[in-house]
Amino acid sequence: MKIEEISNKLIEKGLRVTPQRMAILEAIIKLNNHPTAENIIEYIRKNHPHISLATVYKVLDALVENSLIKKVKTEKDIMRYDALMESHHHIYCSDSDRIEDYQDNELNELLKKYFDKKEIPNFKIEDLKLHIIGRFLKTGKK
Amino acid sequence: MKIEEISNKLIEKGLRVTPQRMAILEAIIKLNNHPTAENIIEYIRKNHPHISLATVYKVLDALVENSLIKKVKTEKDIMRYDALMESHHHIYCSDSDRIEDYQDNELNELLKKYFDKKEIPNFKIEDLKLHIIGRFLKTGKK
DNA sequence: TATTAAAGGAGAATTATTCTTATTTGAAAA
DNA sequence: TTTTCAAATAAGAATAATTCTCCTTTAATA
Repeated sequence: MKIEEISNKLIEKGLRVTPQRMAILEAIIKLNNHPTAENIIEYIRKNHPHISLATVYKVLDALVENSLIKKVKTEKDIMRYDALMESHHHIYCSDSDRIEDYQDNELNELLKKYFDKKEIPNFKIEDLKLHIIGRFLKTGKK
Repeated sequence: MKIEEISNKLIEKGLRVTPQRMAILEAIIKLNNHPTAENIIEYIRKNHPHISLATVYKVLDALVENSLIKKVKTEKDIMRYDALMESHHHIYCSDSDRIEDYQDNELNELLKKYFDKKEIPNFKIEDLKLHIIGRFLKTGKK
């Protein structure tokens, strides 16, 4: 992801391009592990040692408001963020805080077809997100 | 749900039966709307005006530890709790905090069959929970 | 280059939750 | 039934994540 692609995302949404916003959006994309605000700050401080905590939270809110990132649902009272905006699923590790994206068009089709047939009364579905909960098997790598 | 059924749940898990635990577990079951700690306190204070906030949190932790209730994943930094322990799905309203249970064995079968066939490399699935996100249509009720 | 609404910084405030310590109590044992 | 004591509760302080306030700085337009 080139620097210009990131600023274009902001411009497309009518958001001012600032170094802080660039750094935060870039951090979430680069980290690619559904980071917390603290993870993001830690990453950014390498190049922006003076960025304020309040700014990070305000920028995150602005990015969520403008659909450039999404909040990730967790069982912890700490918010995490995801820069992948296409509809996708999440793999949750049940003995760590690891969350992985899971993209699977065959599954999307299966679910879409299922709920086209079997409607939920008085409810309009906007998105279907499967939470796949379990354990990663040890394999030497991550 | 009779009072004795609730105390039996505690006894089965080897937990002491106390009025506070009874009240809290009963509240979550009766409220049946994935309540927050605050919702629970508010409900309980009608009959137990002196229950302590710290007790509520400690009891909730104990109930989660002992698999009598589950934490519910949300995008807010406030925890919610669910007394339905069978594997099931959740309907999330996108313009309110309403969360409904969705039980559907046909869907469970479909998903189970799908992931029996299509494994996720180096991952052992323990539970599959679909988040159905959308809007409830106005119908006069609720 | 000047203008100004929007954005950022710093630290205080808030909110949900956890911790600490003294007191009380459920339930097993006598 | 009474005693015993580990476990549970109450009350309030402490903590952690997040939000707010207010003042300063800056990006983007004129």
